[in-house]
Amino acid sequence: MGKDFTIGKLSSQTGVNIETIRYYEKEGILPAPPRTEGGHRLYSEEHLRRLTFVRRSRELGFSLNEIRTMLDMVDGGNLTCSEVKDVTVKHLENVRDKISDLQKLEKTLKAIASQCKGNKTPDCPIIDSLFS
Amino acid sequence: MGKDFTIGKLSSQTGVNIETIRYYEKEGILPAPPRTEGGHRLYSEEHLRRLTFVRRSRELGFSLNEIRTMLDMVDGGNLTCSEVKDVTVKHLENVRDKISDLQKLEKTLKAIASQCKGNKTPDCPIIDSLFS
DNA sequence: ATGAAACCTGTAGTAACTACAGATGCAAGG
DNA sequence: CCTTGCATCTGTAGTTACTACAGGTTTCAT
Repeated sequence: MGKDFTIGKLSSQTGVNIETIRYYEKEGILPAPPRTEGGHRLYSEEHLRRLTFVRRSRELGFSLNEIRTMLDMVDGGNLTCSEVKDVTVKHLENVRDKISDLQKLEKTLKAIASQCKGNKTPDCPIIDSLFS
Repeated sequence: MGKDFTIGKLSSQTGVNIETIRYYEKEGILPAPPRTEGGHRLYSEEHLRRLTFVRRSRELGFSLNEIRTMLDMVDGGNLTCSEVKDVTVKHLENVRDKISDLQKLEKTLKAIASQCKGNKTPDCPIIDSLFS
Protein backbone atom coordinates (compact mmCIF):
# COMPACT_ATOMS: atom_id res chain seq x y z
CA MET A 1 0.00 0.00 0.00
CA GLY A 2 0.96 3.59 0.00
CA LYS A 3 0.48 3.84 -3.74
CA ASP A 4 -2.82 5.62 -3.47
CA PHE A 5 -3.02 8.97 -5.18
CA THR A 6 -4.90 12.23 -5.19
CA ILE A 7 -7.47 13.41 -7.67
CA GLY A 8 -4.87 15.58 -9.34
CA LYS A 9 -2.67 12.56 -10.07
CA LEU A 10 -5.64 10.55 -11.31
CA SER A 11 -6.51 13.42 -13.57
CA SER A 12 -3.05 13.73 -15.09
CA GLN A 13 -2.67 9.94 -15.43
CA THR A 14 -5.92 9.57 -17.35
CA GLY A 15 -6.24 12.92 -19.05
CA VAL A 16 -9.68 13.32 -17.51
CA ASN A 17 -10.13 16.64 -15.87
CA ILE A 18 -10.72 17.01 -12.16
CA GLU A 19 -14.26 18.35 -12.23
CA THR A 20 -15.20 15.61 -14.66
CA ILE A 21 -13.90 12.97 -12.23
CA ARG A 22 -16.03 14.41 -9.46
CA TYR A 23 -18.95 14.54 -11.87
CA TYR A 24 -18.50 10.84 -12.69
CA GLU A 25 -18.56 10.09 -8.98
CA LYS A 26 -21.80 12.01 -8.54
CA GLU A 27 -23.24 10.10 -11.49
CA GLY A 28 -22.28 6.76 -10.01
CA ILE A 29 -19.86 5.88 -12.79
CA LEU A 30 -16.78 6.03 -10.61
CA PRO A 31 -17.21 4.72 -7.04
CA ALA A 32 -16.62 7.16 -4.20
CA PRO A 33 -13.08 6.58 -2.97
CA PRO A 34 -11.91 6.71 0.65
CA ARG A 35 -10.84 10.09 1.97
CA THR A 36 -8.02 11.49 4.02
CA GLU A 37 -8.86 12.89 7.45
CA GLY A 38 -9.15 16.29 5.85
CA GLY A 39 -11.58 15.05 3.24
CA HIS A 40 -9.38 14.70 0.16
CA ARG A 41 -10.12 11.79 -2.15
CA LEU A 42 -7.62 8.92 -2.30
CA TYR A 43 -7.68 6.74 -5.38
CA SER A 44 -6.21 3.31 -6.09
CA GLU A 45 -5.19 1.38 -9.20
CA GLU A 46 -8.70 0.02 -9.58
CA HIS A 47 -10.07 3.53 -9.98
CA LEU A 48 -7.41 4.25 -12.54
CA ARG A 49 -8.36 1.18 -14.55
CA ARG A 50 -12.02 2.03 -14.42
CA LEU A 51 -11.57 5.65 -15.38
CA THR A 52 -9.36 4.60 -18.26
CA PHE A 53 -12.19 2.41 -19.46
CA VAL A 54 -14.59 5.32 -19.26
CA ARG A 55 -12.27 7.65 -21.12
CA ARG A 56 -11.62 5.19 -23.93
CA SER A 57 -15.31 4.51 -24.30
CA ARG A 58 -16.09 8.22 -24.42
CA GLU A 59 -13.45 8.66 -27.10
CA LEU A 60 -15.24 5.99 -29.09
CA GLY A 61 -18.42 8.02 -28.75
CA PHE A 62 -20.30 5.83 -26.27
CA SER A 63 -22.74 7.82 -24.17
CA LEU A 64 -22.47 7.74 -20.40
CA ASN A 65 -25.59 5.61 -20.35
CA GLU A 66 -24.06 3.04 -22.66
CA ILE A 67 -20.96 3.05 -20.50
CA ARG A 68 -23.07 2.63 -17.40
CA THR A 69 -24.70 -0.40 -19.00
CA MET A 70 -21.36 -1.99 -19.77
CA LEU A 71 -19.98 -1.25 -16.33
CA ASP A 72 -23.07 -2.71 -14.70
CA MET A 73 -22.46 -5.91 -16.61
CA VAL A 74 -18.86 -5.95 -15.50
CA ASP A 75 -19.75 -5.16 -11.89
CA GLY A 76 -22.63 -7.58 -11.66
CA GLY A 77 -20.44 -10.40 -12.88
CA ASN A 78 -23.23 -11.32 -15.27
CA LEU A 79 -21.15 -10.13 -18.16
CA THR A 80 -21.55 -12.04 -21.34
CA CYS A 81 -19.57 -11.21 -24.36
CA SER A 82 -22.62 -11.19 -26.60
CA GLU A 83 -24.34 -8.51 -24.53
CA VAL A 84 -21.34 -6.26 -24.78
CA LYS A 85 -21.16 -6.93 -28.47
CA ASP A 86 -24.80 -5.89 -28.80
CA VAL A 87 -24.07 -2.50 -27.27
CA THR A 88 -21.04 -2.06 -29.48
CA VAL A 89 -22.77 -3.09 -32.69
CA LYS A 90 -25.74 -0.86 -31.99
CA HIS A 91 -23.38 1.99 -31.40
CA LEU A 92 -21.55 1.19 -34.62
CA GLU A 93 -24.85 1.46 -36.46
CA ASN A 94 -25.45 4.89 -34.95
CA VAL A 95 -22.04 6.01 -36.08
CA ARG A 96 -22.70 4.79 -39.61
CA ASP A 97 -26.04 6.56 -39.73
CA LYS A 98 -24.43 9.76 -38.57
CA ILE A 99 -21.76 9.46 -41.25
CA SER A 100 -24.28 9.04 -44.00
CA ASP A 101 -26.36 11.96 -42.74
CA LEU A 102 -23.30 14.16 -42.74
CA GLN A 103 -22.33 13.05 -46.22
CA LYS A 104 -25.72 14.08 -47.54
CA LEU A 105 -25.25 17.39 -45.78
CA GLU A 106 -21.83 17.81 -47.30
CA LYS A 107 -23.23 17.31 -50.79
CA THR A 108 -25.98 19.86 -50.26
CA LEU A 109 -23.66 22.44 -48.75
CA LYS A 110 -21.16 21.98 -51.55
CA ALA A 111 -23.87 22.47 -54.14
CA ILE A 112 -25.16 25.59 -52.42
CA ALA A 113 -21.71 27.09 -51.95
CA SER A 114 -20.72 26.49 -55.55
CA GLN A 115 -23.62 28.65 -56.76
CA CYS A 116 -22.06 31.61 -55.08
CA LYS A 117 -19.65 33.72 -57.08
CA GLY A 118 -18.34 35.38 -53.95
CA ASN A 119 -18.95 38.86 -55.23
CA LYS A 120 -20.04 41.92 -53.29
CA THR A 121 -23.60 42.42 -54.44
CA PRO A 122 -26.43 41.85 -51.99
CA ASP A 123 -27.78 39.26 -54.39
CA CYS A 124 -26.99 35.93 -52.81
CA PRO A 125 -28.06 32.55 -54.14
CA ILE A 126 -27.27 30.90 -50.81
CA ILE A 127 -29.66 33.11 -48.91
CA ASP A 128 -32.23 32.83 -51.68
CA SER A 129 -32.14 29.07 -51.58
CA LEU A 130 -32.61 29.03 -47.82
CA PHE A 131 -35.56 31.39 -47.86
CA SER A 132 -37.66 29.70 -50.50
CA MET B 1 -54.97 41.54 -44.49
CA GLY B 2 -56.74 38.94 -42.50
CA LYS B 3 -54.32 36.24 -43.54
CA ASP B 4 -52.47 36.31 -40.26
CA PHE B 5 -52.23 33.05 -38.37
CA THR B 6 -51.73 31.58 -34.93
CA ILE B 7 -48.65 29.91 -33.59
CA GLY B 8 -50.25 26.52 -34.13
CA LYS B 9 -50.63 27.22 -37.85
CA LEU B 10 -47.10 28.54 -38.12
CA SER B 11 -45.91 25.42 -36.41
CA SER B 12 -47.71 23.04 -38.74
CA GLN B 13 -46.73 25.07 -41.83
CA THR B 14 -43.05 24.97 -40.99
CA GLY B 15 -42.74 21.76 -39.03
CA VAL B 16 -41.15 23.69 -36.19
CA ASN B 17 -42.70 22.92 -32.89
CA ILE B 18 -44.55 25.52 -30.86
CA GLU B 19 -42.22 25.75 -27.89
CA THR B 20 -39.29 26.04 -30.29
CA ILE B 21 -40.95 29.00 -31.99
CA ARG B 22 -41.38 30.75 -28.66
CA TYR B 23 -37.78 29.86 -27.83
CA TYR B 24 -36.60 31.47 -31.09
CA GLU B 25 -38.52 34.59 -30.19
CA LYS B 26 -36.87 34.74 -26.79
CA GLU B 27 -33.50 34.27 -28.47
CA GLY B 28 -34.15 37.13 -30.87
CA ILE B 29 -34.11 34.95 -33.96
CA LEU B 30 -37.76 35.42 -34.76
CA PRO B 31 -39.18 38.92 -34.10
CA ALA B 32 -42.00 39.22 -31.58
CA PRO B 33 -45.25 39.31 -33.53
CA PRO B 34 -48.32 41.43 -32.70
CA ARG B 35 -50.87 39.90 -30.37
CA THR B 36 -54.62 39.55 -30.15
CA GLU B 37 -56.37 41.35 -27.31
CA GLY B 38 -56.16 38.18 -25.30
CA GLY B 39 -52.43 37.93 -25.86
CA HIS B 40 -52.19 35.24 -28.53
CA ARG B 41 -49.45 35.69 -31.11
CA LEU B 42 -50.43 36.58 -34.68
CA TYR B 43 -47.96 35.79 -37.43
CA SER B 44 -47.67 36.99 -41.01
CA GLU B 45 -46.07 35.67 -44.19
CA GLU B 46 -42.81 37.36 -43.32
CA HIS B 47 -42.52 35.31 -40.16
CA LEU B 48 -43.24 32.19 -42.15
CA ARG B 49 -40.46 32.99 -44.61
CA ARG B 50 -37.99 33.72 -41.84
CA LEU B 51 -38.80 30.62 -39.85
CA THR B 52 -38.48 28.52 -42.99
CA PHE B 53 -35.01 29.95 -43.44
CA VAL B 54 -34.13 29.04 -39.89
CA ARG B 55 -35.47 25.51 -40.20
CA ARG B 56 -33.60 24.86 -43.46
CA SER B 57 -30.40 26.17 -41.98
CA ARG B 58 -30.81 24.02 -38.88
CA GLU B 59 -31.36 20.98 -41.09
CA LEU B 60 -28.07 21.79 -42.77
CA GLY B 61 -26.48 21.79 -39.35
CA PHE B 62 -25.86 25.50 -38.92
CA SER B 63 -25.79 26.55 -35.29
CA LEU B 64 -28.19 29.19 -34.03
CA ASN B 65 -25.24 31.54 -33.78
CA GLU B 66 -24.31 31.02 -37.41
CA ILE B 67 -27.93 31.57 -38.35
CA ARG B 68 -28.04 34.72 -36.27
CA THR B 69 -24.99 35.98 -38.13
CA MET B 70 -26.59 35.37 -41.50
CA LEU B 71 -29.89 36.92 -40.43
CA ASP B 72 -28.08 39.98 -39.10
CA MET B 73 -26.48 40.41 -42.51
CA VAL B 74 -29.86 40.09 -44.18
CA ASP B 75 -31.53 42.46 -41.71
CA GLY B 76 -28.78 45.03 -41.76
CA GLY B 77 -28.89 45.22 -45.53
CA ASN B 78 -25.12 44.97 -45.48
CA LEU B 79 -25.31 41.51 -46.93
CA THR B 80 -22.57 40.56 -49.28
CA CYS B 81 -22.52 37.25 -50.99
CA SER B 82 -18.92 36.61 -50.06
CA GLU B 83 -19.63 36.94 -46.33
CA VAL B 84 -22.41 34.44 -46.53
CA LYS B 85 -20.19 32.16 -48.52
CA ASP B 86 -17.54 32.40 -45.80
CA VAL B 87 -19.99 31.16 -43.18
CA THR B 88 -21.11 28.35 -45.44
CA VAL B 89 -17.62 27.23 -46.42
CA LYS B 90 -16.44 27.27 -42.81
CA HIS B 91 -19.42 25.18 -41.88
CA LEU B 92 -18.68 22.79 -44.74
CA GLU B 93 -15.19 22.32 -43.34
CA ASN B 94 -16.63 21.45 -39.93
CA VAL B 95 -18.89 18.88 -41.50
CA ARG B 96 -15.97 17.30 -43.35
CA ASP B 97 -13.91 17.13 -40.18
CA LYS B 98 -16.77 15.49 -38.36
CA ILE B 99 -17.14 12.93 -41.13
CA SER B 100 -13.49 11.97 -41.01
CA ASP B 101 -13.56 11.69 -37.21
CA LEU B 102 -16.55 9.40 -37.40
CA GLN B 103 -14.93 7.28 -40.08
CA LYS B 104 -11.92 6.71 -37.85
CA LEU B 105 -14.31 5.77 -35.08
CA GLU B 106 -16.14 3.38 -37.33
CA LYS B 107 -12.92 1.60 -38.21
CA THR B 108 -11.94 1.19 -34.57
CA LEU B 109 -15.36 -0.01 -33.51
CA LYS B 110 -15.50 -2.50 -36.37
CA ALA B 111 -12.11 -3.88 -35.40
CA ILE B 112 -13.10 -4.19 -31.76
CA ALA B 113 -16.45 -5.78 -32.51
CA SER B 114 -14.96 -8.31 -34.89
CA GLN B 115 -12.74 -9.68 -32.13
CA CYS B 116 -15.81 -10.78 -30.23
CA LYS B 117 -17.14 -14.26 -30.92
CA GLY B 118 -20.45 -13.43 -29.31
CA ASN B 119 -20.33 -16.35 -26.92
CA LYS B 120 -21.57 -16.50 -23.36
CA THR B 121 -18.38 -16.61 -21.36
CA PRO B 122 -17.46 -13.63 -19.20
CA ASP B 123 -14.26 -13.36 -21.17
CA CYS B 124 -14.73 -10.40 -23.43
CA PRO B 125 -12.10 -8.94 -25.74
CA ILE B 126 -14.10 -5.73 -26.12
CA ILE B 127 -14.07 -5.04 -22.42
CA ASP B 128 -10.45 -6.11 -22.17
CA SER B 129 -9.40 -3.73 -24.88
CA LEU B 130 -11.20 -0.85 -23.20
CA PHE B 131 -9.67 -1.50 -19.81
CA SER B 132 -6.04 -1.69 -20.78
C1' DA C 1 5.08 28.05 11.26
C1' DT C 2 3.80 29.90 7.01
C1' DG C 3 2.42 30.40 2.45
C1' DA C 4 1.43 28.42 -1.98
C1' DA C 5 -0.77 24.87 -4.27
C1' DA C 6 -4.12 21.48 -4.30
C1' DC C 7 -8.34 20.22 -2.82
C1' DC C 8 -13.28 20.70 -1.04
C1' DT C 9 -18.65 21.76 -1.87
C1' DG C 10 -22.16 23.80 -4.25
C1' DT C 11 -24.07 26.43 -7.85
C1' DA C 12 -24.58 28.20 -12.43
C1' DG C 13 -23.56 28.18 -17.24
C1' DT C 14 -23.16 25.84 -21.99
C1' DA C 15 -26.59 24.38 -26.84
C1' DA C 16 -30.87 23.86 -28.46
C1' DC C 17 -34.45 22.57 -27.32
C1' DT C 18 -38.56 19.68 -24.73
C1' DA C 19 -41.85 19.05 -21.11
C1' DC C 20 -44.49 20.19 -17.92
C1' DA C 21 -47.94 23.07 -14.50
C1' DG C 22 -51.36 26.08 -13.90
C1' DA C 23 -53.82 29.75 -15.84
C1' DT C 24 -56.26 31.99 -19.61
C1' DG C 25 -58.31 32.77 -24.53
C1' DC C 26 -61.19 31.48 -28.25
C1' DA C 27 -64.59 29.34 -31.30
C1' DA C 28 -68.42 26.36 -32.05
C1' DG C 29 -72.57 23.73 -30.55
C1' DG C 30 -76.73 23.66 -27.96
C1' DC D 1 -75.88 33.24 -23.88
C1' DC D 2 -73.33 29.76 -22.07
C1' DT D 3 -70.64 25.90 -21.79
C1' DT D 4 -67.10 22.83 -23.30
C1' DG D 5 -62.90 21.67 -24.97
C1' DC D 6 -58.93 22.78 -27.54
C1' DA D 7 -55.29 26.27 -28.25
C1' DT D 8 -52.39 29.33 -26.24
C1' DC D 9 -50.16 31.87 -22.50
C1' DT D 10 -46.00 32.38 -18.95
C1' DG D 11 -42.50 30.53 -16.36
C1' DT D 12 -39.65 26.97 -14.73
C1' DA D 13 -37.16 22.70 -14.83
C1' DG D 14 -35.13 18.87 -17.33
C1' DT D 15 -32.03 16.97 -21.04
C1' DT D 16 -26.24 15.62 -22.07
C1' DA D 17 -21.76 15.79 -20.52
C1' DC D 18 -19.37 18.61 -18.88
C1' DT D 19 -16.83 23.35 -17.51
C1' DA D 20 -16.22 27.39 -14.62
C1' DC D 21 -16.41 29.75 -10.98
C1' DA D 22 -16.70 31.41 -5.70
C1' DG D 23 -15.43 30.95 -1.28
C1' DG D 24 -13.46 28.04 1.96
C1' DT D 25 -10.12 24.18 3.84
C1' DT D 26 -6.13 20.88 3.68
C1' DT D 27 -1.61 19.53 2.61
C1' DC D 28 3.08 19.85 2.09
C1' DA D 29 7.56 21.83 1.47
C1' DT D 30 10.40 25.09 3.31
